[in-house]
Order: sequence, then C-alpha cells, then structure tokens
Amino acid sequence: MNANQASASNPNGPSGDGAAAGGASPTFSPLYQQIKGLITQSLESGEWKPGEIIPSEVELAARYKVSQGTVRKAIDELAAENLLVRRQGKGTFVATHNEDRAQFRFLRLLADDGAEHPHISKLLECRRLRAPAEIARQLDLKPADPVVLIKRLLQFDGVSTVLDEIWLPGAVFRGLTLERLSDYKGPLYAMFEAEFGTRMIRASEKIRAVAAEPSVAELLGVPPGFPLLSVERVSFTYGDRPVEVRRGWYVTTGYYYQNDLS
Amino acid sequence: MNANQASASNPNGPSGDGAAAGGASPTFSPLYQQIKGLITQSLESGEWKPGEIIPSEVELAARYKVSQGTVRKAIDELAAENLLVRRQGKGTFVATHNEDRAQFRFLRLLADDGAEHPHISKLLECRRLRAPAEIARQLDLKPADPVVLIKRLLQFDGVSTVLDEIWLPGAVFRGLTLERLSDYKGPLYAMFEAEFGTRMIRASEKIRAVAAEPSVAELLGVPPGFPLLSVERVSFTYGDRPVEVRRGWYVTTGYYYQNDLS
DNA sequence: TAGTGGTCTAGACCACGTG
DNA sequence: ACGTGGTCTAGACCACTAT
Repeated sequence: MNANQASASNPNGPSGDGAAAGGASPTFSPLYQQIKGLITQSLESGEWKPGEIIPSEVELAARYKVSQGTVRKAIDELAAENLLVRRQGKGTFVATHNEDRAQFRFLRLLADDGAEHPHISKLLECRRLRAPAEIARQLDLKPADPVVLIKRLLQFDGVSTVLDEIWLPGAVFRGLTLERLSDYKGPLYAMFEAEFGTRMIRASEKIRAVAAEPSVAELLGVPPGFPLLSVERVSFTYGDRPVEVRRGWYVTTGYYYQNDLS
Repeated sequence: MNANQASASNPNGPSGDGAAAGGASPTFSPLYQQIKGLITQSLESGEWKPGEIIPSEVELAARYKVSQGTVRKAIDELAAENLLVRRQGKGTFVATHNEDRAQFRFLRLLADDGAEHPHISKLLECRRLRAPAEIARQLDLKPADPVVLIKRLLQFDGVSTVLDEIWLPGAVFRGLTLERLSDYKGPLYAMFEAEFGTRMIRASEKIRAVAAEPSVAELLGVPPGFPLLSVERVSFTYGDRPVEVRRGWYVTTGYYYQNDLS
C-alpha cells in the first residue's frame, strides 16, 4: 500500500480496486475505504475475535503504511456500524452480542411504562430439515438444502409474550442441537458468534398485525384470532450474506415494540 | 471564540459551557461540539432556512475562528443527524422534508413486493380543542392548553390503509385550518417547516397489534376486531422539544412496516 | 509514567459541479 | 478556471486508563 496519495504517484487507490479495468466509470475508492475493507477482512477471518482488542491506531497505520488519521476514519465508520467499539484510554475492541445492551438492538420490546424487562427463553424444539422454498430463497440456499429450525417461547415476567421460529443454514450451524442450546447461557446471537463464528451484523424486519392462528394462539396463551405483531426478520453477517430467517409473533399487551426514526 | 486550543491558552472550551462552575465534573466539551451548537442555533433561528445553502466550510471556519477541519467535524455530525445535507462540488444545504425520499424516513410502509407505492391523503377533519391530559403530557403542555387535532386517511392504490390522528400544540400551529391543509401540496412535515417554521428532527414510535375499534374499522373499511398495527409517535424538533403526537392505525394487508436494525 | 483514543491545526491535493 | 466538499498527511496536545 503506497504512502502518498497526495504527492505525485497515486491518482487512484493504492491497492487493487476489486475488478476488471476498462472503460467503465472510474470507481474511485478512497484509501480509508480500502483500509476499512482490510480491517473487515481481519474481523471476518477471525484474526481478531469478538470481545478482543485490536491493534492500536498507530500500529495499524504502520501495518497499512498510511497515516493514523486514515485508519482513524476507517475505524470511525466501523464503530458507527457497530462492528467495533472504541474505549478511550483502553483501545478498540471487536463488538460482541454478549455484553452491554447489544441485546436491545435486536429485541426492542419494552413494558408499557417504558422499562426494559428481563425475559427467559423456553426452547420448544430444534430440528434439522430441508429448506422450504421461501426460506431457501431468503437464506440464498438451494431449495431442499439442509436447514435448522428452532422454535422457542420468550416469557416476560412469567408471561408468554414472543413465539419465534428461527431458520438457520444447516451447513453453517453444523452440530447445533437442542441440548447445546439449552446449555448455553446468554443471548442466542452471542452463542452463534462464539460457537459458530457467525456474527449478526444487521437485520431487516417486516412488521405486520395479524390474527393469531390456533396453534400459535395456544402456545402464547391467547384466544385464536387475537391480534399479534408479526415480525419477519432476515439477519445478515459480513458481506451482507443472509444467515438467519426469524418469524416472530409478539403479544403486545403490556408491552410494545419501540422504534426510533432518526 | 479563541483560536488555539492546542497551543497554550485553552485548557477547556472557548465559549461558555452552559452552567454553574464549581466542584462537579469538569464537563469537558470539544470545540467542534460547540461549533455544532452554534450552527444548530443558526438553523433554529431561521438564519438558514430549509432547502437553502449554508456558508462554505472555509467561511464558517473564519467566522468561528477555528480550522476548517473543526467545522468539518461539526457539519459531519449534523449531516449524520439529517439536519444538513452535503453535496460535493455544490455546498452544504439545510435538510428539508420536501425533496428526496425524506418521506420514507417517517412512513415506512412498503407493498408486499417491497416496492414503495405512492399514496394520497384524505383529510377528515381539523379541529381546535383543549388538550386531553395524556396528550398534554406528551406534548409537554399544561392540561387544557389549546391543541389542533387533524384526522386523515391515507390511501395506497385507492385502498384506505392508514388512519391518523395528529395532535399539535395550538400555540405553535396558530392559523392552521382544514382549508390550508387541503391547499398545500406535498408532505405534512414539509408544510409544517415551510409555514410554521417547525421542523421535525426525530421521532419515537410505540408499535402494537390491536383489534380495530368499530369507528376505526368503518373508516378503514375492515370488519371490527380486524388486526391493525397501532403506531403511536411523538415527534421532536430542535432541542428535543415534542411538537407532535400521532396515533396511527395501519391495515397491513398487502403492505408492511419496514424496519432496519443496524 | 506510558499507552490509548480524542481533538485541533495547517497545508496539500483530488473529485465534483459550475461557469 | 474556480469554488465546493472530500481525502490524506504530519505533528501537537488533551483526556482517560492502566501500571
């Protein structure tokens, strides 16, 4: 990686820009974006694992042969995307789903008074089967590829509130069993990143109001036809690869889904 | 605003930091945060109006007697908060609800196929009354203070999909009538910022699934008891002052509420 | 005392949009 | 050709955390 983009040599990026040369648009890519890519690679490859500290800005600047300011900007963006966490005086760390309130990021259910209540998870089943067409499409698999299906119930203050159906690609989550799930303490996503090296980066949800189907209603302890929040989530890992489909039904009596538009 | 924080003179902020001196925490506030505050003041005071261009970075640096990099960082954050919009080669502009897809930011309803459909607004009524206790609380008003209540229906592809009850502080929205509402073309928030100088910065929503009340059901053309998405929004303007309470009921058949966790 | 991230500056050059 | 934002550098100093 050349040093001086500013002096004379460097009309475009130092490192390869990814693809075919030719007459298309110049595809200018700033240095810090390329550094960002290199750091992301190290995260993805597991060189730095969740919770661990990464090299200091000065070290990274030396390693990539750029100024500290440039790696700084790269890290800034990765921190804004919740991939890294900066701690003044200590260092920069790989984000994890274990600690902080990283949990609320993915389950934004609050009690009517605005408080965040704890919940417990009741595992109902964990099966391996062939992907239904729709799930395969969403997970970017071939139809009938192996998948894992987890069903669970979340109880808030002892009341069944959320029923989840979680679909995972079987190839990635090899060896995932109900027993291993029950043994693990902490959030599901923390287990996924610790035991399967798969970290959920972002998710996209489709939210609807639906009438409870009889089977769902029974598990949630509400009458059939009861209005439920239907939350269909697709979660993505590095490279925007989908690695989870989650279908949830929320009883929003006494609790609500909190969303901030900003 | 003193120049050199870096040299000798300036152990803490140049301008006043807001409050009482004394033994409490030093309340260190970086220069760029103070610049951010000054820029926000100019936005709030209307010195630069929505859609207008603001002075260039170099000009602002001269005006505040700081380096360009410092105003740059201030503007960066304001742009991230959607208060300003940067356009390379042209300048920096005050954000507005008129253009772009600033609309989707506040009405994230998509068709099942993921497409963003246009909608038309049917105004049902616009009344002035005394604030109910709950509304007064949310708008930070005294009970029985004057408020404006707007009811409207949004139709997607000719189908009634959203019923909104919009509560506004009467003191701010003086002279708002059904006629003025009907005359205005474009999004409601665009009208608010253009005609009443009140710009919505961020909003907080509580989402639930509810059974349609008879009166609501009739307006939306669904049977009573039909599952609806209930969206209760409080919108805030500069200084995090609440200036709108909006209660919406969404029919999520053929459409869904899109939310991204990132 | 030493190391980390955080702030601030000054100056150079690049990419973009106008004349 | 010029002005705007965007990138990159180099160096100084500040604030926080650990030892």
